[in-house]
Amino acid sequence: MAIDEKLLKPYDPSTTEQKIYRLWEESGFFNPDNLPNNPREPFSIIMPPPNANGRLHAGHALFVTLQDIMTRYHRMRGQKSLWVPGFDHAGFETQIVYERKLEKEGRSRFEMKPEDLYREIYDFTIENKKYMQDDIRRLGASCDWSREKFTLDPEIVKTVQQTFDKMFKDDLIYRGDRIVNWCAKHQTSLSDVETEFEERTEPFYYLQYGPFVIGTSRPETKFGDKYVVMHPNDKRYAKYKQGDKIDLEWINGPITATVIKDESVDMEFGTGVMTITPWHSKEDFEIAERHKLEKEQIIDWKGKLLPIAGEFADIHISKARHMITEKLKEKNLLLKIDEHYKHNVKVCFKCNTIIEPQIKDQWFVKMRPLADRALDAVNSGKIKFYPDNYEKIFRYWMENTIDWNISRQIIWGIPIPAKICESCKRGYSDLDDKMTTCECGGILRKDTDTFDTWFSSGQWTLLALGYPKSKDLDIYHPTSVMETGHDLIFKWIPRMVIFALYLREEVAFKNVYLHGLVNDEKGEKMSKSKGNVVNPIALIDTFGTDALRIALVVGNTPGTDLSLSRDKIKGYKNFANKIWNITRFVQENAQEGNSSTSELMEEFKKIAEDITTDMENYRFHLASEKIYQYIWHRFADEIIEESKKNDEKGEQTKKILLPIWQECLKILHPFMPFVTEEIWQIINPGKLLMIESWPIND
RNA sequence: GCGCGGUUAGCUCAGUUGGUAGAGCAACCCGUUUACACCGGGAAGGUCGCAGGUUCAAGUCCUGCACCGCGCACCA
Repeated sequence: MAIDEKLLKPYDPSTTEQKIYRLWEESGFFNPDNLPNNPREPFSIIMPPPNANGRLHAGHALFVTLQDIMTRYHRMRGQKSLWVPGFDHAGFETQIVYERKLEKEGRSRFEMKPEDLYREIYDFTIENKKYMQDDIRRLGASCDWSREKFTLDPEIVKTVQQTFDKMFKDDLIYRGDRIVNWCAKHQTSLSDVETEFEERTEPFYYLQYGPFVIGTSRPETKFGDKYVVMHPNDKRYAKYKQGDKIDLEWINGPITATVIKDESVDMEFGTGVMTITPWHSKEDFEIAERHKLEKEQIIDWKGKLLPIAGEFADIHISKARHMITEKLKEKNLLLKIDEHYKHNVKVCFKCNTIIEPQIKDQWFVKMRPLADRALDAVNSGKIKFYPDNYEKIFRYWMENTIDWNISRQIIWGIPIPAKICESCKRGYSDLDDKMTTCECGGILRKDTDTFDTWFSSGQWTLLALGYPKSKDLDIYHPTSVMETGHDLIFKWIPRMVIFALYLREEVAFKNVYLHGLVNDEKGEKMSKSKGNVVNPIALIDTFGTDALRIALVVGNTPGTDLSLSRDKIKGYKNFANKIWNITRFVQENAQEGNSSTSELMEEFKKIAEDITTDMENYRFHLASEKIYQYIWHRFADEIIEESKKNDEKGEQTKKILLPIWQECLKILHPFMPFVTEEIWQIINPGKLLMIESWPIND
């Protein structure tokens, strides 16, 4: 066979990859409509939409690689394979990224017109989206760009608002004064998944409260405390009865306290007595609800004390604590301080500001009935998890989920199509923006809040396929698999299950594959402050996409974090070159004709079957390693060496080289698509490896 | 506190139903007679965290413990 000139030089990814990608894209086969019809069931995967607010990071490279492996494998298996790409406006996250940019420029969103801010963030997002599309292409993603979606596409916005309307009418959404997580820096409420706990060691104060001693770590919230709560079975306080009034001297003068008995009080903790601040504590709020107690705001939305604090009014809580404890000391109300009280403090997951629980009038989703259906779906085996221990984690969370606050006080997001009554505060869904008057006669004003991002991305499998009406939905939903990071097991996965069940009576996906985080070579989490963040595009420039892709996959067990080292990628760059040279040898030495040494092909078939089983079971980390081992250490080291011999066996082996090599390229293709396709173009001009049949196809 | 992972060769990690311990990288020796030095050949390296148990047989199953990581929930 004549040798192709290209093969005489070492493999150069940079000159081939873009050319090959164009070849694929122009073939039209990323769009399954252009694939030959096939009786097999379709395969579908929806890309978790990257937040369009920055550049691709190593985690993106991992998910693109895994999803592309799945898509290419199933396409070669003859399935109508659809991978829908998309991008997320990522409400709060993006707004924060943009606010940091503003901050650097000495600007602030609070000094801008909302519509100007929106326009700027919009432009910023669209620009990022373009870069990310290019980067995803460079990673070799065989996704169908003709179906690309963005969570702010007009039809998506409309659909999301319709979902709100439907849920409102179905009594699954209510408006209410409830405790929310308030970030005073960002001036918005947050859901529980947008907050984190931080361990702090702070002083713990014992205060004289009439005849009682109460303990607190937050004396600055205590101004309005007029209920003193104890356990009904606590013998120490048996002489006090529910509703007893006690006059006592408090921070700013005499008050009257009311005794409340509630079983939620821990008799072992502190003195067994506490006062409550229902406006600024979830637990206290619940006690107040049970006993129908008054609630009063102590801290304003900026974190400053309100007039109820008397002389401390208008002082920020961060400064007030010391001043207040001084005053308590003077009044002999401060009995003791434990300096080393360890507890966890809820903070904003983006800025680490302490979350101030506040009562706020917001929209909430009733989770219980929805979560029950999701649980049923998982319990009846309609959704499988890889690795399977995440099923347990999922179940735990769904069993314990609480109502979901979907209102955000930020501009960057999908507007909530609602009206609020100025007098009675009742809320209505109003899709067409027509309502003007409340049942109570009050004036309705437009809700200025936007949806929590997860409210739209929770509907992602449906939205990406054109819900509510599209043929795609009938063909590709439920999707075959959702592949995403394990950190999204609570934030995202349950919401998609819930929305698909609610809107379409279907699970959103049949399988969930969760990958781990990509850490640096020492196994440490990548972070900008540590300076160990790797840019996947830079790695591609150095080693080639194929090398990066297979390095991300080999040995990367589902659900487990991965340490990515340059040495590993370099090793696979060598592998790409090895493949190149194997091809050269095969071209130079392969002989045509039927080989009598069919046992080599039989041996290969067995390995191919084994690898196929791995692919079917999401064991890409094993499949990739097996084909690597076979190609390098069996085919190259042994079979090729055998074929060099000048005897009958050598002659027979020469005849089997090309058939086996072609099959190897097919199996390797999903993992290393560029180099394999480039070689295919050389040995089978005019044909596309991307749509060749997988060696095992039963 | 509850839960979930992990602990295997110097490093990073595989090891699917229990059947004589694997890879990559690094280190060591030899090799440049044409596919490839981005290479080949060879050798070396592990009481599979600890302690029990089940079994003919345990890295793999069971129990307990230790350490590391992560998640969830919290006490005012």
